[in-house]
Amino acid sequence: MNLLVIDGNSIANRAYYGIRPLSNKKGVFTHAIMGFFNIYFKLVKQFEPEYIAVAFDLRAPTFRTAKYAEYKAGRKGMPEDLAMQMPYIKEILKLMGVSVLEKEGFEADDILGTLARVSEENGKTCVLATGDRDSFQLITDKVFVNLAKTSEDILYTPEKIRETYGLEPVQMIEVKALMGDPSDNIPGVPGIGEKTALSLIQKYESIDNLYNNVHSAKLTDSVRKKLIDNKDLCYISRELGTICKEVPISNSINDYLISGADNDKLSALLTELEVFSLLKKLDLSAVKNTEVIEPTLSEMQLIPEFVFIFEQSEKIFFFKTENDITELNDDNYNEILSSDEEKCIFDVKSIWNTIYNKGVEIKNIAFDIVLASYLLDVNRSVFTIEKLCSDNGIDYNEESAAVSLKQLCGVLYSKINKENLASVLTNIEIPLSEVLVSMEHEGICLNADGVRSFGAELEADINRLENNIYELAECQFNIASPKQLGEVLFDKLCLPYSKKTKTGYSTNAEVLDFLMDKHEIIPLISEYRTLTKLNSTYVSGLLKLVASDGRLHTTFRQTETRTGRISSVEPNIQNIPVRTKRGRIMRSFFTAGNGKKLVDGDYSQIELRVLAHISNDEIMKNAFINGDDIHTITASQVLGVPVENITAEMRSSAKAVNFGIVYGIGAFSLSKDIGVSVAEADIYIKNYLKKYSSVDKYMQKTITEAKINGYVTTMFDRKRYIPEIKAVNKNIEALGKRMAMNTPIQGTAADIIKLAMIEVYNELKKSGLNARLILQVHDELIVEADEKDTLAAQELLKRSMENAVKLSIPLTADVKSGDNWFETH
DNA sequence: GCAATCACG
DNA sequence: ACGTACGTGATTGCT
Repeated sequence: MNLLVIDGNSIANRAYYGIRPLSNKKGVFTHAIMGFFNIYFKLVKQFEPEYIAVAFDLRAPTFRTAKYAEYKAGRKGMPEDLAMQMPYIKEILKLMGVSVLEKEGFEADDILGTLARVSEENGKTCVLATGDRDSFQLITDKVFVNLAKTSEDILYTPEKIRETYGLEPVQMIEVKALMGDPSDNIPGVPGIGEKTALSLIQKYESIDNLYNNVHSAKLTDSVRKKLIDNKDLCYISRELGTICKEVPISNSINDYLISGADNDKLSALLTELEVFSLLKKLDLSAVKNTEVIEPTLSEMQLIPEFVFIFEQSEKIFFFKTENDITELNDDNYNEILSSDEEKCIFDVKSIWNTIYNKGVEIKNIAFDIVLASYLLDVNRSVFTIEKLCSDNGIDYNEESAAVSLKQLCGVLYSKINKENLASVLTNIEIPLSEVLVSMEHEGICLNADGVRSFGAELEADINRLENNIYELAECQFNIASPKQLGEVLFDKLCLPYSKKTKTGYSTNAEVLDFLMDKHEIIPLISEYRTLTKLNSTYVSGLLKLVASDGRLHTTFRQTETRTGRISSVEPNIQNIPVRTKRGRIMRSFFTAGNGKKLVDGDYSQIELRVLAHISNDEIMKNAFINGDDIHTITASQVLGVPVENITAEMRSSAKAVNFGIVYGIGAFSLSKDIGVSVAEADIYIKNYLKKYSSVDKYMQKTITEAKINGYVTTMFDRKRYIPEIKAVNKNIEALGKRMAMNTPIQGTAADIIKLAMIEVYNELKKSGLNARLILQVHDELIVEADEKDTLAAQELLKRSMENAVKLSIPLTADVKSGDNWFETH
């Protein structure tokens, strides 16, 4: 047999009821998982298929519900302990490299129908494995149904159907139209059951023919009346009972080859579930020591012999034993901090800061309580010792703070190791802390005079705009107040309002854009917003923060974001304008110091490259390997137009789709973004996921993993818990899914640039060049270098960024130098 | 202190 | 039927 398609829900259901309940030590039920795979392997052995797909129902409503609201109404959900096992079944299949198919709006049966058609079109034979009879209508000379029964299975062929029902398989649709299906709440013709339905179709072939002859046919009066009275119900029932064969899934049979099994993860999962018979069937061995032990205080003895260092009111203290605490001074800083002893620090970044000017190095930083707490839960926002102790079950009081610190370290140390976070802590966050502090101290030069005169120009324009706006509005009001502005636009000028916020009319850029041609006041307001934003946030905001050395010294926050990025405050140098012409001028005031140049390296498409790498999508990878323009290639793939015929507009839409995919796209938002209908946007997305089918697979796999584990990870094992994904509220669950899809991508990119920063910092130090890393803007690094060292710094930066990690595709950085940040773009 | 808005990747 | 892309920070108005 060529293709085996399994109705996942139906088979899991059979398995669940066929085996007595089993569970692992943790109480996770496993009997449906076990039973499902017993059936799976039996089917594989029996039919020896080349291609395999497993289809599942989603809980979401289907196109049938839209036609007939009562469809499946009143049906009970699957039992809780079965529902719990479904994600594991899907995950195991995916890890085995088997295609798992589920499609919103469709049922598993529709996927079966679609694949049956695909198989037939390819001249292949196909077995549909299911536990119910609905798919009999799909049977042909090349499509068979293997019906799972409690004792033994029966293979239904066209002959078998004729023999059993005296009908052609496709006529089963007609039978169902008459008799209905109580389990799906398909009404049929009330009062007509299986017997009558079968005999009627045997005689009249179809309900069309039956109704054409309903008055002349030889029927009992009661049956005739039932038929005539319920003709509509009968036809609706036929529609509901007809399996759709056009589900938007891949029509290319080769996508259903088994490929890319992840045996390591598979062993780990199956070991955790304790389904050892399955491990054996897959010829895998159990992974040792997955038993989870909650760390206890008694484990503290197991941590290495740390020296503890913490800070209080800008004074640094250290201790080995809790009753021997010393305050560091200029005489012993060096001796203590650069000793070879392993150190556990409370907030290493702040310690680096405090000692920055003392020319002291901190050696052998083995652990940081704050960074560890962040990595253990990136959703945490408070990192005080009090809160950390109380969250980790440790008593805290000020007199014995050192005891608590040591206990805290013990508990966190075991957790970090257990949760596989030691590497990201040791190799990324701890070394990065030093780099960030150095960058903060270096700062960047701001041309304050330039900014001031730019501000004066802005103010003049703002004044003019204000007056024009008052004139057109025929009243004076605070344009910066959305409330007053809303009243003027929508109550006074009676412009059509499209959106409302909780507090009143919405007046944001999108709304203004929509109103742009409807009143001449709108473009003025729009420009007013742009200019006041520039003036208050950037001109006045930045001038307030220039230090006595004429430079801006931002603070980088290392424990702020959920994805692993760093953030920047006071000032935020990661959101300096660049997208508009006038805004971009701000960047010309960020300058290199006297006799120096700025060297700016920018990763090209880092997030899409990360996606290509982690999804292992050959088509996307090839685009990067060939050095193609990814947006053009995407346009060509999605629209089915040769590369040479791609217009700027097509490329720009494809770019939006690429971005959208990284964020876990929805058709609605994409349509808004690129100005096409929702239906059209939906087609773009569907085509995209069809062409980049491994991306689709990867996204689905990430979501199931997030559902099972409760978290997602990056390439370097950074972890983010996503409780939202288990929410009952559909919108919150959808948000959880998007976060699950986006975080590994954004987070891996963050890991990569952090590694690059560490590399650039160390290489610059070694090189002896007069050049320093000063800024990071997520995918961009800026070095300030002596003019004579510019070229060397440029080469060093490019090399370090491009070789920070090795991916299955090249990582490229564009490097430019100039006198200011405007010139480097 | 929150809501609305808008700047960035 | 309903809401609608990920991650940030700063400013302003207003309760």
